[in-house]
Amino acid sequence: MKRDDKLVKMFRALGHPNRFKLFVEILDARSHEVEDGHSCFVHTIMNRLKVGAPTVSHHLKELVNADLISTSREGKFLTCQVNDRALALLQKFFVTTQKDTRS
Amino acid sequence: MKRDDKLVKMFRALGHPNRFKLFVEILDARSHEVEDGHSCFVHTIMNRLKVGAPTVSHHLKELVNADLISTSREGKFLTCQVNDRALALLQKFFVTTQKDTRS
DNA sequence: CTTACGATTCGACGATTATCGAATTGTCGA
DNA sequence: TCGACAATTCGATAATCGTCGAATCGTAAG
Repeated sequence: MKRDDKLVKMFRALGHPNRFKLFVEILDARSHEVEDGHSCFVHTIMNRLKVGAPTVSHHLKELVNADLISTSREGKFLTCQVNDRALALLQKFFVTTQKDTRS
Repeated sequence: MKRDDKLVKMFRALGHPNRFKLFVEILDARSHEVEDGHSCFVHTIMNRLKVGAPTVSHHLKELVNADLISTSREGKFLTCQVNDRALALLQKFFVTTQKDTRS
């Protein structure tokens, strides 16, 4: 797939309030990598975002499909990790996009 | 408006192939700031993107609404400029989002 | 094996969106 | 003032999307 298409897909995925929050949660989870019991998802987030489990599942799938995150089953639960390569792509887009500052 | 809402709006706006292309065109136009006759829009882009004028107009409005660009009339034509502040916000989001690289 | 529970799939429904053609507005030049 | 042309608005239509409840699947614990 072409780079631009990837970017568009990512933007589309992030362009919805709930998915964006979802993504930020997963991002943040990376910091406190404490694994304190269960930073494990869907159900946890379901309450936080006030949407049903099917909806969370659906949104997660979109994020995965946009290649922004990946998931892995851990027993009954599901854990999510941000995809660093995707993040790098986004960063690069906005950095190389920067205005020519020699004026 | 809250920062996250702004971001979501921007992402939403960029999350559509035609709008994304539109945005990139406007970005690129900034480089060859030649003003060679008319890098002036809607009609020019209409042909390039294979969508009608109303559609281009609509998409431009969305980009403006997301605060990604601004427009100004120049005679019969319309010119567009990227909003550097918006760009900065996006850049910042992805940069501060960067993984803690001391591992 | 059965129960409990987290996650996913399915089907449906309302809301939003992308696009278009037609009509309208705005601006310049004849 | 009129004609040409760029852009916008309006109304309609088809497509996509977000959400839910119900049913199902997967896994762990009893």
